[in-house]
Amino acid sequence: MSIEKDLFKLKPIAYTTMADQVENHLREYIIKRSIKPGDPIPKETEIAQALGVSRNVVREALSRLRMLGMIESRKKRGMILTQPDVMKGLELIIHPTILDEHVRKQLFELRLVLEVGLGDLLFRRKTEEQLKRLDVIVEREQKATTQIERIRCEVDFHSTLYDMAGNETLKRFQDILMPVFEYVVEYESKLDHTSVGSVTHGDLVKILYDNNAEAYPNAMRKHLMPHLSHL
Amino acid sequence: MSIEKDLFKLKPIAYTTMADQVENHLREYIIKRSIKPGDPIPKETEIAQALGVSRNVVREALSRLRMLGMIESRKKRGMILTQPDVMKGLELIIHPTILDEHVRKQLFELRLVLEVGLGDLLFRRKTEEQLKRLDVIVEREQKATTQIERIRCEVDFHSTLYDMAGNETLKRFQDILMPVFEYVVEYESKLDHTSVGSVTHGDLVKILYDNNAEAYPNAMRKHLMPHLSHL
DNA sequence: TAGCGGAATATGTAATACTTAATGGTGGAT
DNA sequence: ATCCACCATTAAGTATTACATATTCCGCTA
Repeated sequence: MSIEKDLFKLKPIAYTTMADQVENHLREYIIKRSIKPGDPIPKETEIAQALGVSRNVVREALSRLRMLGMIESRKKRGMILTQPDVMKGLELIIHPTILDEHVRKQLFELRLVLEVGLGDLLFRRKTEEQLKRLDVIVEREQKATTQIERIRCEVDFHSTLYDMAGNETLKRFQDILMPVFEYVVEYESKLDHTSVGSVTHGDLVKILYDNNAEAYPNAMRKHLMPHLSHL
Repeated sequence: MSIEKDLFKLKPIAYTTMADQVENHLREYIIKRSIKPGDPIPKETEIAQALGVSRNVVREALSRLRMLGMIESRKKRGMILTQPDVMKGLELIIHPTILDEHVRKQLFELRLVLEVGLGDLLFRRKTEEQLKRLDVIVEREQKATTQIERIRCEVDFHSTLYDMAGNETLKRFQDILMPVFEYVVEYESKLDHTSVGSVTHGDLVKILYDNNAEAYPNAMRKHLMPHLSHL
């Protein structure tokens, strides 16, 4: 008796609603028919009738896909499949205050990993104009008098690096995660925010100018060492 | 007249529905009241009445949040906030066949960046048991006779690295993106899949055994060079 | 022929009723 | 007095209907 109760205790969590099932059906439908962005999908009423559920349920499922940018709908034209923004889902969930400490730290680690590995994209895609932008930021940083200004330069510098990598998806990833990072940095900055690692932003820029792809990863590692040593 | 038409031509795209607005209201509500996982949120009918919309609309909004794992609902207990899986949103969107070539390549670049930068997490968290797992894979790879077996070893090796990094979010990220990678690899493998870079898996394992954190990034860069040179 | 206007269509919103499941309390039996 | 069974209540899930809104198409008129 108590064994049975144990067995079924966690069952209700996996309970799926009609809307869940319709959502899955629609995903399958899209994939199996290899429907492409721009192609129309069936009308709400048609779907409802085909699956034997109320239009209401169908609308819940469609509403979800619409939120993710997978479909768009116009009043009479019906609905069409759209090329979704792959990072849209992340954007919808990530908000610093609802993420617990543990996850925030993991995302921050992710950032460190990205920046160390960013080199090869940078060396292949950097432009003169972007290098000069970095120069300006470094100069601004040296003249900075307030802590706030220095932090702003820090953010600008690393954001510019992501720009230079020439990968829109990566850039978007970074933009979404940024607020979380600031949250973590604030927490860490009590210790050693001014004393960034022994490698300065200026050193990094020089390496970029010199096309020294070998030197980049370890230079960035040293630059981020204050953070890395906290792992 | 035609100027006016021009001005409003793109307006309808940004058109927001009631469900969109309710969704945003709920997000705000959660954030402003700093509601934590486990805390209850108002009943559907209460929300509908408070915002002056039909319960139908409210349900669409709630359905979205539920899909993202932000809330859970039971028949009578009402709904509670839950700690969402940050990568859930990604998982829902990412399917190789609906992503266009351009985005797939960007995601593959992201993978290369991650693996090069992974070193510091590995050196801080690797265990003896995991290193031995790598040994086994390398050995299996050397004995492999078929191309399929070699590819399987390749995947296992790199997956194990993500395991060793000890970052659940990063691991999940990798697991979600894997199918996309396979898609890209298939496309690239016509050229030089067998001839992975001059640095072998065995070399990488040795570096891990030696605790040589300085050598790791550039070793991985060389290992991935066949892919990197395609950028 | 141009443009005006109405019919048709498909999504968006509202309202109502019913189903289902979980909770809580009441009352009866031992 | 305790325990169990049953019913009432509550809130989410589903269904149905009706209407609003916007867009397309077509035909009519000037």
